[in-house]
Amino acid sequence: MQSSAATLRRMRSLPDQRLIEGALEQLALFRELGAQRTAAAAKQCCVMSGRRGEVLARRGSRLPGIFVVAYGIVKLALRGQDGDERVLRLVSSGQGFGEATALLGERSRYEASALADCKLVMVPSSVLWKLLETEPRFARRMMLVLGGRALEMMDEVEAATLQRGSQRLARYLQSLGASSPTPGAVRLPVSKTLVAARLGVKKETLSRLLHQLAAEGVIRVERRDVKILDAARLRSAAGEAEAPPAKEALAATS
Amino acid sequence: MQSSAATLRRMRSLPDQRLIEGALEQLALFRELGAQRTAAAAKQCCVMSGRRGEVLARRGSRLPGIFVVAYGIVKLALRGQDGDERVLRLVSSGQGFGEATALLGERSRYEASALADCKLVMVPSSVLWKLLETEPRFARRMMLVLGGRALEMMDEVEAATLQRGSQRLARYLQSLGASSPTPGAVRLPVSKTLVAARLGVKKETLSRLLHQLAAEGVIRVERRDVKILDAARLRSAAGEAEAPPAKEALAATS
DNA sequence: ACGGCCTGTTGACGCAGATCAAACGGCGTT
DNA sequence: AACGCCGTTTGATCTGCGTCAACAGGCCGT
Repeated sequence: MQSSAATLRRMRSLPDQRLIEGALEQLALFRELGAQRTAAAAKQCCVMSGRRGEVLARRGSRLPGIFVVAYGIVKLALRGQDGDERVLRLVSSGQGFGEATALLGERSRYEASALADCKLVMVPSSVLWKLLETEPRFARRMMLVLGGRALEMMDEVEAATLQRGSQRLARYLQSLGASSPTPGAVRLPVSKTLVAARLGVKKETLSRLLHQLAAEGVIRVERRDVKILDAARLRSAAGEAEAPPAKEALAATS
Repeated sequence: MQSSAATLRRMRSLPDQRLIEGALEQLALFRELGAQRTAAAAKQCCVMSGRRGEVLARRGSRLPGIFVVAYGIVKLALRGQDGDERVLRLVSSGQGFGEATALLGERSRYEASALADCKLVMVPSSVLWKLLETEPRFARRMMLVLGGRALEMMDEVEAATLQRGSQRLARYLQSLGASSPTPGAVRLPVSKTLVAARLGVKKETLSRLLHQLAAEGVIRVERRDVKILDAARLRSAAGEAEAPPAKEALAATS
C-alpha cells in the first residue's frame, strides 16, 4: 500500500458542482448560509478523490483550505517516529477538517488518509476569509466549530493523561451506545486495530481489555458487534461522573 | 515576574475601571479594537480577586464569560479521580482563558486556581457576542485564538500519547530557552512539582529525568535555574532517538 | 482449492513510569 | 537555635502496557 505517489494535486473543478454543493450543505459550518451564497462559494471549491489507503495530506504540509468529506471516511492521525499512530478523529461524510490550520496558516499537525474510497471538497482559505468578513453568521459558526475542536482536544488530553486504557475503552463504548439507534448493541465503526489507535493503546492491549470486560460479564463481543450486558458496571468502569454544577462564587466587585 | 512587583503595586491602587482597561489592552483578543470600544466593553466587565492557592473555577462549572489575568498567575489543570492533576496551561498577566467554553456555553473542562494572589477581569459572554457581531476584527482575533487553542491541545495530545517523558522534558526546556532572553540559561517558571504536572509525569520522575540529563552533561540544574550545556544533544533528545543509549541511529535529515 | 494477506488473539517478557517510603534541604516563624 | 513546612531527592518495588513472537480465522484473487 505504497500510495506515496498520491498527493492532493489530483483536483478537478468540473460539473461536480452538485457534489460540492451537497457536501457544503451538509456541513455544520454552512448551515446558516443561504443556498445562494453556498452555491457561490461552491464555485470556488474543488474536488479531490482518494482511494482506500491513500494518504490525502501529510503531517507538516500546508493545506490550501478546509476539507469536507462528500463521501467515504477519512482518518486523521498523529504518527510517532517509530511508525505507530494515534487516531485523532474519523471524519465521515458531511464533516470537515483542517479549519484551525487553514485559518492560522499553520502546517498540518496530523496526517489525513482515506479509510475508504472517498471524495473531498476543498474550500480555499481565501473563500473562507471572504465569508467570515461578509457573513457574521458564518463567522459565528466557525467560532463554534473551532471552539468545539479545542474542547474535544482537551477531552483527549484528559483521557490520554489521567485515564487508563480500560477507562477509555469503557467511555468509548458508552459513547457508541449513546449515538446508536439501539443502545446496548453497538457496532465498532472501524477495525479493532483502528479503535485501538483511537484509544491510544496497541491492538494487543485492546484485545485483552475487551476480553476482560467480556469475562466480567459486562459486554459480549462478536466480531465488530458489542453487546452491552451490564450498563451500570460499564458506567463504573468508565470512572463515573461528578457532582452537578456548582456556581463558584468569588469576591466580585463592579 | 520580578518586574511585575512594581506594576503590581501600581495597578492595585488604580480604580477598577483602569485595571480592567489595562488588562484588556494587553490581551491579544482586544488588540485591534480601538481604545474607545475597549473602554466601553470594560464598563461591563467585573473584577475578581483570588488569593494564592484559591480555586477560581471548578471543573464542571458554567462560567459567565472569559477571564483575563490582570496580574498574578493562574493554573489551568485537569484532575483525576485520585487527586493527581495535569496542568494544561499557566496563564499570566495579559493572557486569558475560557474562550471556548464561554462561546459554546459548555461547562469548564479544567479547574482554574491561583498560583499567586491575582486579579482577574471577567468579560461576560454577552459582551463578547456583541463585539463579535459588530466588530469583524474582533471576530477574526477570536477565531485565531480559538484555532490556536485547538492546535495547542492537539500538540498536547501528540506529546502525551506518542512521546515519552524525557522527550517532553527536552522539548519543554527547548521552548523555555527559545523564549528566554538568554537562551542557554533558563529558569523554570514554577516549582518542579508543577513542571512535572505540566509535562504529565510525577515529580519523582521529573527529578530522575533531570538528573539523567545532568549526568549526561546536557544540562546543569541548580534549584530553578537550568543551564543548557549541550543544545545539540538536547535537540536530539527532543527529536528522533535518544543519543547516549544509542541503539539505532536512523539518520533523518530534515 | 490453494496460497498470500490482513486482522485478531494469546503468551512470555521487558520497560517506562507510578507508587511507597524515607530523608534531605531551604526558608520563614517562633 | 530549634521548629515546622514545603519542595525535592533517592531508593525499592510494583504494574500497565508495549514489544516480540507465534498462530488462528476470514477474505481475496490467480
